[in-house]
Amino acid sequence: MTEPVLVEQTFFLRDDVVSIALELIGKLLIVKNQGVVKAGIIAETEAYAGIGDKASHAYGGRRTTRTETLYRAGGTVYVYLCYGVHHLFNIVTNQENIPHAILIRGILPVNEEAIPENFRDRFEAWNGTANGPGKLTKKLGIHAEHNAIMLNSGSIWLYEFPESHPFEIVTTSRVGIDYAGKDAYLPYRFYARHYKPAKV
DNA sequence: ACACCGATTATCT
DNA sequence: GATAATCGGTGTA
Repeated sequence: MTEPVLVEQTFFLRDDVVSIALELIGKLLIVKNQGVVKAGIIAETEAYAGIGDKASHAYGGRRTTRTETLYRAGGTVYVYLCYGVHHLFNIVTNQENIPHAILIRGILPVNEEAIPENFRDRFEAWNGTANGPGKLTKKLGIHAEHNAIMLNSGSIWLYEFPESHPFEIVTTSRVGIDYAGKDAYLPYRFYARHYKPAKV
């Protein structure tokens, strides 16, 4: 296993949110809370394609206190409370004022040897599964205060494994967005074939 | 295996 | 006042 390298902001400034969502599968997410480090491999994602996407919070160019984060530059973290119960973690993509984002829906456990050396000291492994957007934020300790922070700036990092060979990917429509009309059928959801999502 | 349901609250109308 | 990018539990099969 080679040492993971940081994913640069330029990756998130690209305008193709759907392919970025696919490319996020297999990348390494690291969260540090009060010195404690938790991590996971991204295994399931969904793209939300901005003002033209009925499933997006920014559909129609809606700008509110909550959606303001979506209009930030690619690489910004968007966390919001869903059903009054779960915090959901997204990564904003594209240039400032273009509210694209990717919902991270599932992660796989990762062992200490796979994460960068400087995080191993206070690494805490977790077990079980985190196949659901609300479950993974709980596992990693992602919360409302992470909203609007920048990736790789001291709390949440994204790494990739340069020499890893890509996971086999399954593409489906998105989950839980029946209100989005025909956009509910768009093939904007991706997951690793060897990962078992809560919903197929 | 699948259907239904209650929890719980910030956000939006 | 209604809604929501979910989850875990309960019930039926």
